[in-house]
Amino acid sequence: MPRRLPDKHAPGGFRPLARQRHIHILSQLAAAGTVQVGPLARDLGVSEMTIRRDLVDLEQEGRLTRIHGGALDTGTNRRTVIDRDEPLFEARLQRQHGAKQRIAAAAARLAAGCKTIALDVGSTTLLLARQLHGENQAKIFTNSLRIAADLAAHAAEVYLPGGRMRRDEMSIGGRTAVEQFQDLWFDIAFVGVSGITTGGIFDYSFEDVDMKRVYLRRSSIKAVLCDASKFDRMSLVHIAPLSGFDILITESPPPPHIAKALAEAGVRVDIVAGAD
Amino acid sequence: MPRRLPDKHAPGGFRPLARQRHIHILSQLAAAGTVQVGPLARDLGVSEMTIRRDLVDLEQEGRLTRIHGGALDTGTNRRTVIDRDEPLFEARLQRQHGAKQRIAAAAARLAAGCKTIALDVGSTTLLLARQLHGENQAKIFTNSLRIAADLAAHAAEVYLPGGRMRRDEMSIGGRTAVEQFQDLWFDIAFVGVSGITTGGIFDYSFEDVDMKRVYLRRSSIKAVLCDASKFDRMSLVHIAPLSGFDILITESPPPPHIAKALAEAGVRVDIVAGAD
DNA sequence: ACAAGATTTCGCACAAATTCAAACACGTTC
DNA sequence: GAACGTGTTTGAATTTGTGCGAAATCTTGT
Repeated sequence: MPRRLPDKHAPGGFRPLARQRHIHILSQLAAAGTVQVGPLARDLGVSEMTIRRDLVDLEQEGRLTRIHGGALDTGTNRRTVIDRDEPLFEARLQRQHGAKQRIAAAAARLAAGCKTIALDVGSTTLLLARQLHGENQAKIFTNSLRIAADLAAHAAEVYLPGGRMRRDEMSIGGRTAVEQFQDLWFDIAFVGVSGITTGGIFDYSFEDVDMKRVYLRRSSIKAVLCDASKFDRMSLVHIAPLSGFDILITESPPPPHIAKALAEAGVRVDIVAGAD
Repeated sequence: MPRRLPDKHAPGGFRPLARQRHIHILSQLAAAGTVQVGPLARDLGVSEMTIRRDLVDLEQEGRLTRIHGGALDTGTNRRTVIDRDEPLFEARLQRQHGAKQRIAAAAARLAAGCKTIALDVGSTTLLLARQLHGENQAKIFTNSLRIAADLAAHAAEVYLPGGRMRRDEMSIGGRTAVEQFQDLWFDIAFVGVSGITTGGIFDYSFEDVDMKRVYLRRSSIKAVLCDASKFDRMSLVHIAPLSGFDILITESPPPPHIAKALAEAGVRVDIVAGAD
């Protein structure tokens, strides 16, 4: 039989040991996210069957996920397969990212020193949560699993209500959840909206509105986070009139008629200057 | 065979003995991370058998890890590419991964068709959750945020209790949480443990035990997931006696005295055959 | 959109090659 | 001569490669 292997008994060139192959595979995986059986076999100078056996081993160790033709990084797997809706959410996180980041930063300054903080579901509030990593003596209440998971690694005390989880937003809603939070009292609450008009604030999510109302009803400072794209936009559900909250944090001045209505309702408007 | 050693067997001096070879092996190891028997034998001018004996010695001293064909630096073994945000949890997920995976698969078969499923906190139960992605008409109850997040993208209805989140495990515990689940009734509950003896099952986490007890009290089928490393290990908190659950799913037969106690307690033992 | 065929990939089974470890032989040192 | 380290032989264990049928994926045609 003809030898297809590159000269393996060359003095300097060692043929790959099982463990060396494993390391090579994992590093390729870390670099590219995926590997294929064919190229790996060529790179390492062994047969495809051997590569397959390596992949089986590594999968059993949980280091990768095998697929037809190769394997995926477990991390990549998590991004692509498990979080099917993540692109959606990530996209929303990217949209107006600069503005949201500045709004979140301003909100974090407002929350400094507060002992009990309520955080609504949403991309802006998630950014806010990340700014709160330092506030390790505050109790933070949220119905967003994303926010809770993000805060978990840090010093804050996090509390969640119980109930059914919404798939797309990874939030907890429903009667039970509302009941659990409506007896509490927060120093400050941050609520996201999907629209604001002279008539009040709106959201497109039916399920989350009840919780937003609780946040606004049960806190000393009621802050609404809202980038400029939300002005004059109505949405599915009316959350509250403009008099239902105290502070609006946004990144550019609202149109005159809304500014006037806000002033009449006694709402303080914080505008964070935009650099870009 | 011609002697390739530089003749150091001069009468007064010491010979190139084990000690020198060991040093050479270790320095090679430090440089490359791995060594192979053949090249070492050639470099040092000794037989492969001698190298093997050296490697055995060095392994006994804990300086390296022997593998087929050579040896690995003890550090290289571990120092691969994974380190994500949760070293602790990820590490636990890796440990005994094959066994846990098989246990999870068996558990998933057991849960097939159940309408209400309770999942405890833990790495094995997380793997089980991933196997339940198909069960989209089941309601799944869990106090683990990790499990909830993992199931979010898929078809299941997921319910969480409310309460304070534990940072390390990302689980929800406390009186409130327990109260919310203790009025429910589950078709089947899966509980993880950190130890099992003739006296019952144990866990090291003070906070999660109450919830485990609720799961076991409030379900028709009470299943305990347990890899073989847990046998005869006691832990901080006693969860329940052996009579407190119905099925033990494990990957290798328990030692005789535990098997006897399990039989007397009426516990069915499911052993999932190990392939590796 | 669905089904049939073509192509690739998979994984089992067995053979070949490599590696391991035990047992014994040899040489050196004390 | 006993103790020790090393080399060699030999049979077992491990690993790897190849052939081939089965399964999965892709392509094509209607």
